[in-house]
Amino acid sequence: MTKGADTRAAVLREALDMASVEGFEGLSIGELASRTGMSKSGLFAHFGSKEQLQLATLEAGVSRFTEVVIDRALHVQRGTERLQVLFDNWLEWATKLGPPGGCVLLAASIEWDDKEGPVRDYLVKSQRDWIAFLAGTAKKAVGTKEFREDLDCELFANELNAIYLNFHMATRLLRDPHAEHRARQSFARLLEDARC
Amino acid sequence: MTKGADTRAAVLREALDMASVEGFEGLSIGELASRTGMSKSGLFAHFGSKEQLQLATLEAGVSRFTEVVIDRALHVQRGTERLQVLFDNWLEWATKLGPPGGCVLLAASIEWDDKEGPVRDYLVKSQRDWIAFLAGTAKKAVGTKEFREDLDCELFANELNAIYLNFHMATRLLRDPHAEHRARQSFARLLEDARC
DNA sequence: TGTAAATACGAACGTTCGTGCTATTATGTG
DNA sequence: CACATAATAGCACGAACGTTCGTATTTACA
Repeated sequence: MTKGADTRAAVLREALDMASVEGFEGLSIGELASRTGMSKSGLFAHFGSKEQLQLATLEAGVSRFTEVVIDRALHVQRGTERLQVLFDNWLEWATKLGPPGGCVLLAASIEWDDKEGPVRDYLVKSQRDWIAFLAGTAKKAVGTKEFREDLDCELFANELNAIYLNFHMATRLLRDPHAEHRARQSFARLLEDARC
Repeated sequence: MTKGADTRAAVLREALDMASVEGFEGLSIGELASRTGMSKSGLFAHFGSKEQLQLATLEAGVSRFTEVVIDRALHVQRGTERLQVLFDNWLEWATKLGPPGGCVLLAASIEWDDKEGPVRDYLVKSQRDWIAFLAGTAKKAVGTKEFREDLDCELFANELNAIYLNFHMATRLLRDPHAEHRARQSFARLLEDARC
């Protein structure tokens, strides 16, 4: 049966947009049903519980993040060049190519940092994987002698994440017109420090 | 006339703890009433609307942030030394000395980056002030020749904020035992770059 | 101490919340 | 075409939501 999967996907597309603006707790089933033109119970049957809906929505977010940020960077060679493309994609994800309300991964991170459950578990795993992926990419640049031998790749990945988080806050909350420029300056400084 | 202010303060103390865990939208009046041993309507009368309660709670958060992070740093001389104390206090705010659920300013920043209203306005002003205060402190260090003449103090302040945001995520969501150590490494690197 | 104002309470409002059931419609397969 | 099953709708539920209102109680000041 492909019909169920189709509507499920359509619901999740809408759920992702909604969660990015209203948060995952504000992701209400009634509102989501009316936005997708479905009945509350019909929509509900696809997920079985609100928590499962939240989990599926987060999974959809991670999947789209992977498409937008990672997949579009795999065509360039590993190392510095790929890091640059990853960073560019990441910034675009937060402003243009991602859900309208900003980074859902970030929203989920704040909402679940004090709550237990499967959603949190999945989220933690996703974020760890992403940081590890960044660290691994840095490691590749060490291998090609682009980065210095003694670079702490874990630290590098965390500092890259730090730049992103500040960019998200500066551009979305503060609406600072210099946010992107400063993020790129920080990134350049980070690269330079890793090189010499 | 002091009775009302007392209970209001007591309610806000509890509201701050609750908001740090449940978020500002999850800050429900009924639950807050039962936690403080009051009636829903009695508590409600102090604020007039949920939005005003959220605003008052956020103001209480900013006030406590100022006490914990800023006031405890004003006794040391301006410049690098004060920056170090500010940073130490800031990390402690996120883990020990602040509300139990983590930084309420950060939680509010995510919740309101797509919603308009007085709460958002106040939040944006608070965050801008804080970043400006950090930039100003860096400027002082430039004045005392501790930092180099051509330092971009705005960028410095943003990178400091970046380190904090990543630390918050690493320690609270990921529960990374190395989070603090890495945050201090990043901070040291930031200081060194500003010095030479 | 008397009195007006401040403060708190209890009950109820209409809505929305998530979640069950049961029936009906749509779909893919033999 | 018939049949089995998946998919959706309808309806109802108890609970919680923010908010209002009228009333009782407590407080502060003359």
